[in-house]
Amino acid sequence: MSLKHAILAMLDLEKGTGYDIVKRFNLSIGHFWSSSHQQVYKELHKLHDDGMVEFEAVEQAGKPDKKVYYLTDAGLKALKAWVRQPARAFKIKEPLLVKLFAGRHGDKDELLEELARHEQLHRETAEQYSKLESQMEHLSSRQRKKYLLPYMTLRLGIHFEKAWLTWLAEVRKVIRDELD
Amino acid sequence: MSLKHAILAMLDLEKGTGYDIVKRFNLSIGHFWSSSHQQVYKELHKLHDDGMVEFEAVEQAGKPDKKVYYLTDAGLKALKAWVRQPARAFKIKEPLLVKLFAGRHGDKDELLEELARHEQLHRETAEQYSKLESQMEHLSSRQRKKYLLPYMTLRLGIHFEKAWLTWLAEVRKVIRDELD
DNA sequence: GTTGATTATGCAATTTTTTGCATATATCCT
DNA sequence: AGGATATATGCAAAAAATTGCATAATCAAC
Repeated sequence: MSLKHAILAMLDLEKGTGYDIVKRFNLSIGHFWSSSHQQVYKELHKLHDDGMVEFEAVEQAGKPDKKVYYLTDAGLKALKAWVRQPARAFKIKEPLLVKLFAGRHGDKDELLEELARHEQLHRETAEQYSKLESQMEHLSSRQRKKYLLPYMTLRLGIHFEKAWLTWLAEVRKVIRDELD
Repeated sequence: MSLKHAILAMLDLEKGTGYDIVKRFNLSIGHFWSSSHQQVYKELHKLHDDGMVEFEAVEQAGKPDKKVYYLTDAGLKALKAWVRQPARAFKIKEPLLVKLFAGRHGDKDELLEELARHEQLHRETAEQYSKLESQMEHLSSRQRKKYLLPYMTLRLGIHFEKAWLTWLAEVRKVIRDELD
């Protein structure tokens, strides 16, 4: 029950279109909050119906028209109220881990291959995070203040990716050495 | 689309009731795959309809009757087929991180309190994991082999909890020092 | 003696998410 | 010329998940 709040939080930092929000999700919050563009658009309609967001339509030459959304007072109020509530438990769905539970039925090499694939993905993510982190350094002090807490979520991402990479090395070694 | 497979994987390791599965989820896979008892029961019915699992009804004095589920050949086959498919992207919903995105609207002390609460939870989880890990040492070598990969998922959990605790200390310090 | 936790299963309504489809233009690559 | 990628938005059907409710017996604690 809070894709809603994720969207409000994004618009609170910077107004934008549904398309923008999806892109920003993928670059930041998306690593802790997954969503699809269909969902985002649907939720934006709902938020608009509820008076939480407003938009101005912007005609564009060449590209499709867009709707630049921004928070209304009611939206900001709702966001503030939500921030004061204790956060609910997180939810996670990680198929790779489920697979390991049944991994003894798989082929050892196939398993190693898949782990290598994931290692690659996590390496790329870690790199992306590093780049984002260095971008933070170039912000004005005012901007840095605004993005201080969002930046901290990036820090968690960095810690997590390190954990993934450490673990992937560990599990690959175990599989090579101990699994027949 | 794979609570289904998570359940098959659990039953593959050890037969059990819906109630058992939920409990085992909470102790192991649950940290990478969240679910509720209602969902598990529903999915078990569906798996039964599809011939993936079978059960024997066990009458119990005092307690309600239970259904001990186990994999059928078709179920094991389906599990094996699924293991060979590449794992899909993980999904995560972590409200605390969304909250940080909007955190500048909250009260600093309230935020610190919430972070302290989460720190406590992660401390407890880390402790639980340590206990589970030391239990692994007492298994027979046969059992150890069977549980080798599930054990590795526990290892990831341990790495993650360490990452959480490191990060929580970091973010609390930043909030205390840099946020007004 | 009653309150709460544990064991054990489930239905129904609602909300959320996924999956598949659909449209339209511009640009870059081969 | 054809294909992929990016911009930009959305509907509809189906699947999955959540939330609330319901039952029922035992055991331990207070």
